Amino acid sequence: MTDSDRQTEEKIFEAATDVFVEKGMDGSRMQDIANHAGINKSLLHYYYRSKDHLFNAVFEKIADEMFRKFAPVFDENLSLDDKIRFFFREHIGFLQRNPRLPAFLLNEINRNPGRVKKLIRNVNVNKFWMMLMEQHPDELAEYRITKELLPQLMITIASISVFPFAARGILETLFENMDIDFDDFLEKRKEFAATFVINALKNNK
Amino acid sequence: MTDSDRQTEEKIFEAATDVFVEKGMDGSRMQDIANHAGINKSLLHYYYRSKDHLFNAVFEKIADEMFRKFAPVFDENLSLDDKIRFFFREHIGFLQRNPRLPAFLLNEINRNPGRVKKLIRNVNVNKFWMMLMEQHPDELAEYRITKELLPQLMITIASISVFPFAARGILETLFENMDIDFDDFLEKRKEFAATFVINALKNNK
DNA sequence: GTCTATAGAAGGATAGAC
DNA sequence: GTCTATCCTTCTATAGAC
Repeated sequence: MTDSDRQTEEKIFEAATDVFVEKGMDGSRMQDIANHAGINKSLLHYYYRSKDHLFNAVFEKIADEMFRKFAPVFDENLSLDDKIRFFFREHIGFLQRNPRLPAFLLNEINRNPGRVKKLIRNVNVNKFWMMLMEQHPDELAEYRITKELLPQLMITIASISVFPFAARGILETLFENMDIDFDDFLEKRKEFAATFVINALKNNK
Repeated sequence: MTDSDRQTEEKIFEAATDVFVEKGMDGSRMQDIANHAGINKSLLHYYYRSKDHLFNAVFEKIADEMFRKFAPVFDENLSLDDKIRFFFREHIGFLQRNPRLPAFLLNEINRNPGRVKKLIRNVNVNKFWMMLMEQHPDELAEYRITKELLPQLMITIASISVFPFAARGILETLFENMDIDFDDFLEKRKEFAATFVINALKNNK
């Protein structure tokens, strides 16, 4: 593969990412992607056979990137409270830098759930539970976190972090009426969310 | 307007609702809507000039329905804790009966935020804050809920309720791997969410 | 590998008969 | 008010020259 191959292929991939994330699979046009990449429309098909192939390449890259972001929490050597603080800081921070990813992913997955099947085959509560039990046995007992409660808790944490981005369109519009700055809201949310969750757990003693 | 007019117009509207909610504006086809309604494609244009007009009619009806669901909390004569319990029970219940609405609305609003501008012109934190101050002055003080914190709190509550539906595609797929039933998860979430939020507030004293 | 030109299909919209 | 037929545009995809 020559240098110019790579360059063109990458330009296409980046342009496709921009357009697909912005307009979704159905709303995107191959011509629009070609224009963004500054190349001829035929080249899209030369490098990526069809619109479907191109979309799948983009989707899988983004989905993989997104799901990885949930992992590092389990690698850090921190107390459970600090892990919660760490998660919200890192995760909301990541989404601030990529604010359109949640809406894109959630929507495309709802449209076609089969897409994620292979990507999340190895995600399992049991695994999470065992890692947590190993790392934080005392805190789990203190907070009365059971294996049955874990999905509710984890999805609640994800909700608090991800939802403002999934609902960005409404929230930004709402905030306009109210003298609230969306970025400021997000910045403050890192601390608010962590405190909120930790308080909820502490009171569960 | 004759009886048959109303019937046809309604059949079109209902078919359009089904198709648009399922596939989104960009993914929907007029032919598909006509088939669902069991009528000729031309009739769509006869009753609703264009695809855009038809979509807007559907969108506004649904958005209005959805936003109204947040209101009755303020009408009930309950303690703040009971209002929180009431909200999650009613709201998650409503979404269980209309599980596709959140994803549809969030996506279409992100795609075109202008759509909601007129619908939420009268939504305002000040109004919420004043209603709450009137109804629950003691509890607000006890839980240290300030006017600045209110948006964070309200959006957190909305997140916990709405996000599982917005992320239905992923969650249902995830749950398949784990012997968790989505409906069962939702049923339990009503109580979990209320307790979680109330605990978080109680510990904020 | 990159371009021009165009095929071929699909979709939104309208004209006109009944 | 409802249907058939068709226009016109747009979009994906490919053929073929360079």
